[in-house]
Amino acid sequence: MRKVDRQRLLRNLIQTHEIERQEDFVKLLQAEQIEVTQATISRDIKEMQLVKVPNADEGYHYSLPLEKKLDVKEKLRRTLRDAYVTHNQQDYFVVIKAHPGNAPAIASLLDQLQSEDIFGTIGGDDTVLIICKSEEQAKQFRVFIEDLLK
Amino acid sequence: MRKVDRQRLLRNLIQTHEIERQEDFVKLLQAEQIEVTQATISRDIKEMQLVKVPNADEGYHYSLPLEKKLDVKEKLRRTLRDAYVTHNQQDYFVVIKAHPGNAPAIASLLDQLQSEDIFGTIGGDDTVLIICKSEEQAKQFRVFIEDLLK
DNA sequence: AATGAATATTAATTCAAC
DNA sequence: GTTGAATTAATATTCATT
Repeated sequence: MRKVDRQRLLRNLIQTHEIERQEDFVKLLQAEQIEVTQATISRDIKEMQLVKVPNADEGYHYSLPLEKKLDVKEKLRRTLRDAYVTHNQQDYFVVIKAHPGNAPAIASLLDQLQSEDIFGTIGGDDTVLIICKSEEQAKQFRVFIEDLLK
Repeated sequence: MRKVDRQRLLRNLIQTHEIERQEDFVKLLQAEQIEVTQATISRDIKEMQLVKVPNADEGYHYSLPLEKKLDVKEKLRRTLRDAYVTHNQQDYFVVIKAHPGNAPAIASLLDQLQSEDIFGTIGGDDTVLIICKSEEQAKQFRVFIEDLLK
């Protein structure tokens, strides 16, 4: 497997798994029959400018580079600007209504943001349900969305 | 010195110095007559959610947490929206003209962004001169500003 | 150029002390 | 709760190989 392909895979893994250590990457790749060592992962991480971010509560996780995240936020803003209808928060939940067909894109962008506030998202065709980690974090996330719309 | 004060100091140091290792923090604090060990810095970094970012070229540097950077970009957007007059790029340089008195705030926000494109900024009263690391990066930065204004 | 094995370096944690 | 000293764990790099 070529380096570019492996790195693309890393980019996916980071979205779908909580990666705490470089060895986690090694093991996940092993599960896909790809044999690499920690040394290679370290080089990939440097090249891709991935960062190990301390979690708010405990532990660490690897994350996309800053620049990429800024881009994601920018995309989210534009998508919302074009497709936003309404939003609402209740308890742990925030619901965003959008024009038909736009919810999946919004859900995907929210996932890519890897927000500390978000536990998970579920998207329909014109609605995204965002499940937050706490009511407090749901509030914070709602404010985040409102700021984005300003 | 209390922990909160030390952490505030760390936040400053990160802006004004290229911090490559936790030991760099230790040494910089030593220079201020503050004696701490690497263990304490490691705990601070975790608590403040600082991250070690691989540089585009070589080495690493510690950086503000993602969330904070997103906030900075947001502030920059609003400041520009309110105070922006014109901008221009030539060679390595980008010049942003703003309403009188607003340039220092813009320069400060740009510094906080710790953009890989920016070598340094000089601010007057209504003008910020951004010195980029290359003409290519100056272009990129110009696009970044234009996107922000959209 | 890309990689692994071994190693050096850096960072996180444990454990004791305060 | 906070910290340092010592230790362990994790990560980066060196050196050799392909």
